[in-house]
Amino acid sequence: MGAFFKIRKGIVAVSHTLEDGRRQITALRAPGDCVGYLEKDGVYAFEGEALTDVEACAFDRRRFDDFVSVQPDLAAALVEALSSALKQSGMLSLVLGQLRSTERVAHFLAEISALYAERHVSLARPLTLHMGRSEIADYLGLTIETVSRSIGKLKSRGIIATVESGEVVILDDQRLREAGKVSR
Amino acid sequence: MGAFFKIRKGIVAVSHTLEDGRRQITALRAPGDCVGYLEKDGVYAFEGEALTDVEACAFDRRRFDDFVSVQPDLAAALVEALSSALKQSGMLSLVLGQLRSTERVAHFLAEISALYAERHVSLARPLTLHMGRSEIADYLGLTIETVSRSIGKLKSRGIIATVESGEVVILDDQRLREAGKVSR
DNA sequence: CGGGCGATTGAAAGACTTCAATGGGTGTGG
DNA sequence: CCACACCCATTGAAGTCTTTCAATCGCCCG
Repeated sequence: MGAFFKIRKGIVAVSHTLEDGRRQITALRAPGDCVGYLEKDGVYAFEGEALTDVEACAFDRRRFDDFVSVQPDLAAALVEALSSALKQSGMLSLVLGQLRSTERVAHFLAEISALYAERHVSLARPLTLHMGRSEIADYLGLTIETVSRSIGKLKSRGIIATVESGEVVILDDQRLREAGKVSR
Repeated sequence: MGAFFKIRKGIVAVSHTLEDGRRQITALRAPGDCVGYLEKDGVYAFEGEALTDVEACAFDRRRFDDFVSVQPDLAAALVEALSSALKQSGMLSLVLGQLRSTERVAHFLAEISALYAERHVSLARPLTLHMGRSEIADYLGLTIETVSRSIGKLKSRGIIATVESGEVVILDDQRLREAGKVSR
C-alpha cells in the first residue's frame, strides 16, 4: 500500500474488472515503465498482473513525491512517462472503438513486436507473446474464439505464421501494420 | 505550433482519425483541463474540436517546460493532471472494450452529467449535452443509429427523458449509473 | 494411457451496422 | 407568411460481424 513499482524485467498487464467479471486490460507495461502509480486514498485505480516473471523496484509513494519536488529532472521524467502512457492509452481507445476484430489483432501483434524489440524483452523470432488467448481477448475487447479466428485469417493471408510452441512469426511486417492501421 | 492550452470555458473533444475516416474521440476536456500537451516534434498526437464556444489560455510549450523545472508546485499539478487524464483514459478503454451499446450510452450520460456538474458547465437541468449524435457515436465507438436506439431504450425504461430541444433529463440517476456500470 | 487445459473450429444466435425512408425543426427566399 | 430545402434524429429492414454454445484437437503431466 502506498507503493508503486518501476519494472526492471518482465511484462505486466494493467487491468480493470467489472463486478460481473468482465475485464479490460488497459495497458501493457515493459521494463522501464512504472505501475501502481495511479491511486487514490491508498486504493489503486487499476489491477496489475505479471505476464512473465517480473523484477521491479518498489518505491514508497510519499517519499518519492517528496523527492520529486526537489529533483526537477525526475519530475520531468515522470511527466514524460505519464505523457507517453496517455498517448498509448488514447491509441488503445482508437483500437477498441474503431477497429474490427482482425484489425485489432493485427494491431496488437505489430504493437507487441515493436514493444518487445524496443525494450529488449526478446529480440529473437519467433515472437513469444507471453500472453494466452484469454489475455489477448481481454486486451482487445474480444472473445478468445474471435482472437483465434482472426489469427487464423492473418495466417491464411500469409502475413504471419505460428510455430508449434504457440509463438508467432511475422512474415510480412509491412502488411501486418497496414492491417492493424498502425499510422507509421 | 509548440503551444498548448488550458481551457477556461467550454468543452473540447480530443480525437484521432484514421486514414479511412473513422474517428475516435478519446477524451472530453472541460474548464481547468489542458489540451494540446501531447506532441512530438511539434506535431500534436491528437486533434481537438471545440464542442461549444471555448475560451482558453495558450502557453508556449518551451517556456512552460522551463518554468515548470523551477516551480515544483506546478510540476506536481501537471503530474496530477496527467494522472487524472490517464485514469479517465483507462476507464474509456474499459467502456469501449467491455460494455454493450446501451451500457455505453448510459455510462456516457452519467459521466457527462457528473463532469458538467463538477466543472460548473451548466448546473441546470435539463442537461445540455453540447454534442450531436455523431460526436456521441464517435466517443462511444458506435454509429449514430445505435446511439439513438440506445437512448430510446433508456427512455422506455424510464431512466431518462428528452425535451424537444434535444436536451436530456435524468429521471433516475441511481439506475442510470447502474446501467452504465459506473463503479461509485 | 487418462485427465486437464488451452486453442481451434463449427453452427446458431445475438448485437451492431448499413442502407433506406420518414419526421421534426430551422432558416431562407419567394 | 408560407413553401422549400437542409440538417439532424429516429425508425425499419436487411446484412455483417462477433459472440455464444458445443465439440474436437493437441499437448503436457501424472
